[in-house]
Amino acid sequence: MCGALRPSDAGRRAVLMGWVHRRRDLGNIIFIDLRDRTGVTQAVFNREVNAAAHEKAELLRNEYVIAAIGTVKLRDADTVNKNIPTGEVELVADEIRILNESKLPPFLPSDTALTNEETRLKYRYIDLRRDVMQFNIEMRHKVSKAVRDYLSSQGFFEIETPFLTRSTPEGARDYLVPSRVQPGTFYALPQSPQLFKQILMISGFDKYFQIVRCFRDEDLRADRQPEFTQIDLEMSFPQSERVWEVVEGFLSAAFQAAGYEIKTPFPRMDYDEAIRLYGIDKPDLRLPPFTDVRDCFTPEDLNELAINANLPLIAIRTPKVGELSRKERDDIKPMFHAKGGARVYEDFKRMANKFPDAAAGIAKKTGAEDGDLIVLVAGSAQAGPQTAMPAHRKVTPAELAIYGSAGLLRLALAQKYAERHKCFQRGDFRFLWVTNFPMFEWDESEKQWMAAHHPFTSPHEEDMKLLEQGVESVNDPQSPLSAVRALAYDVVLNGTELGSGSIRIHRQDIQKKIFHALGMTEEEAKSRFGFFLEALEYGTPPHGGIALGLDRIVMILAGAESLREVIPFPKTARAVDLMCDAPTPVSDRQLRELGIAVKKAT
RNA sequence: GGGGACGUAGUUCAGUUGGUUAGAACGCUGCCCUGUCACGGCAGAGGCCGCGGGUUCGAGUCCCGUCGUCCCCGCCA
Repeated sequence: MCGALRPSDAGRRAVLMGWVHRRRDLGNIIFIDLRDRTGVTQAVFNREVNAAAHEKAELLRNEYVIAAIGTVKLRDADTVNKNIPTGEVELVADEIRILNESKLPPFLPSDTALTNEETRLKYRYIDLRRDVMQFNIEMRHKVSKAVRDYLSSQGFFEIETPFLTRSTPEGARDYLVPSRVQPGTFYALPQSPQLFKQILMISGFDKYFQIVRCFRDEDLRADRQPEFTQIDLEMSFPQSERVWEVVEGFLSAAFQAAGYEIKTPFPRMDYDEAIRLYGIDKPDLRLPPFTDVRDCFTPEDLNELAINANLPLIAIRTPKVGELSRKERDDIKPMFHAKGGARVYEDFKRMANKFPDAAAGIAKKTGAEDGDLIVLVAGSAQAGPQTAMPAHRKVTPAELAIYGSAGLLRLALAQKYAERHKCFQRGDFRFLWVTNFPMFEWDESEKQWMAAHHPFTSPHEEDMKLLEQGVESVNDPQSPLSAVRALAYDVVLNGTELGSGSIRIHRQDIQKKIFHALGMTEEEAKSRFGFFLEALEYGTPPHGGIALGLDRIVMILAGAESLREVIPFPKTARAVDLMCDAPTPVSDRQLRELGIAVKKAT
C-alpha cells in the first residue's frame, strides 16, 4: 500500500497501485506522489535509468489510476522528506501501467483551500478522496466497530428490525413509502426502532443492540440529517444506572478506538438543575454556569431597572474575553432571542457606574476575573404578574423563559469568543447524564400536555399519584401532570445531546393510563399501538434502554463542525442529495401502479 | 413558516464612489529543466460576474424578484 513502505523495505520489489496525487516533472526526472487510503509514496521515473517508463510517466495527469512497479530505495539523506511517514524511501519505477485515466476534476484532493460545499457534495467521490474525509470515515468505522465489539462482549445481540414499518404519527414526521401490493396504503420508515426493540424484550432477547439508520422528515441543521445512524440498545431488568454503565462502557471503548481516554462514571444532573444552571437540558460544562445575582441588587435598584424581582436575574460569565469595543458590545444584542419578556444587559461597565455595589457583588459572586465578560439577563417587571403556573413544578414556565433565553445567549457568546476563552480545545470531553426529565410538556399550540420523551417512558415511581390525579386534565395547564417526572435520561457531551433513553413502561395498565393522560381515547390508542398494547399483556419484563447518535459522536471525535463531514453521502439543508439529485419526480407509470396522483403545483 | 450570510475563471478569492479591455493565486495546456516533494522558469488558454427584470448615457457594483448553498429560530414524541 502507498502508505506502508519504510526503510526496512529497501531493496524489495514493490507494486504500488493508486491515484496520481501530484506530479513534479523536472524534465529528465519525474516524481509522482502516488496515493491510496493509507497514504502517499513518491515514485521516481528517471530517463537515464528507464527511458520507456519515463516516457510513459510523462502522460500521467492528476487522479489517473496507475500501477507503478519497481524497487524500493532508501533516499539519500539530503532528499528525505520528513513531512510524510514514507519520506525516507521512494519507489524507483521501471514499469508503469495506466489502469485508468481521469478527466480533469473540478477540484483536487490535494487542494489546500477547501472548495465550496455545493461542489464538494456534487462530486462527493472526489471529495471523499481528501485525507480529512478519509480520516473521518475511518474514524467512523473504528467507532462502530468498538461499540459492536464492546456490546457483543457484554452479551448483547445485534438484531435487525424492519425499515418498512408502520406510521405512528406523533413526534417527527414520517417518511412514507407507498405500497404497490395494497394501493392507497403506506409504510413508514422508522424514526427509531422503539417499539420493535421493546417487543424484542418481550421476546426474551434480554440484551439487544443495533447500529441502525433512522429517518425523520424534519428540517435540517448542522447536527441534524433526515437519515442518521443510532446506536440503539435495550435491556431487560435494568435500573437506569445499569443502562448508564453500559453506555459509559461502550463510549470508553469508542473513544479509546479514536485515541482518547475518558473518565467514567459521568457526572449526573437533574433536569431542573440543568435548567437553573445552564438554561438548557444539554449543558456544555466547559464554560461556567449561570449565577443568580438577584440578591446583589437592592429592591430599589431592581425597581429602577424595571426588573422583575420574582424572576431569575442571571449573570452569564464568559471567561477571558477581554475588553469589548462599542461595536462588539452592540453585536451582543442581536444574539439575544428574548422569550417571555426576558431582557439583556450587555453593558456591564455602565451597570457598574450606576450601581457600583451591585456590580461588585456580582463580580464576587460569579468569581469573575479581569477580562471576563459579564452579561445579565433578567425578567421584565412590565411582564406583569407571573402567569398562572403549576406551583409544584420546580422551574415555572416564566422562569424557564428567562433561563432559556440566557442559555441560548450563553452558548452564542461561548461560540463567538471561542478563540479568546480557549475552553473549546479539542480532546476536552465533558460528559454528563441529565436525569429526571419531566414526563409531560405543555404544548401551547395544541393547548395540551404532550409526552416530553415518548409515551413509552415510565413515570417516576414516586409520581404515580400525580399521574392518577392528572389523568383527566390533559388540557389544563395547571394539571398535576406537569410535576410527573420520568425515568428518562440524556447523555450529553460538550453541549451536544448524544443520546436519550429511559426505563420503559412494562405494565399494560400504566401504558394505557399514559395514553389516557395524553388525551388519547382507548380506540385511538388501540388503532395506533394496538399490537404493542397487546404484546404488553403477555409477560413483559421490566426493561429500558437508550439510543445514541453515532454521527454526532464521530463528529465530535473528528472535530468537525457539521454532520456532513462524517457522513459519506449527506443531504443539504433542503434534504437534497446533490450527487445523485434526489428526490426526483417519478414516472406516471410508477405512480399509476401505486395508485397515486400528484397534484401539480400551481 | 420566519430571520441572517453568501453566489465573479475549473478552484479559492480581489474588484474603490456606478465609468475604458473584469484581475490575482492555484489548477489546466505547451515549451525548458536530473533530486523535487505546495518543484522552478517562460508562454498561453480559460468569464452568461447564479438567473430574470428594473434604475441609469453607462451595472459585477444600486433596486426588485427568483434559484441555489450555508447558519439560526420554529420544528425535531
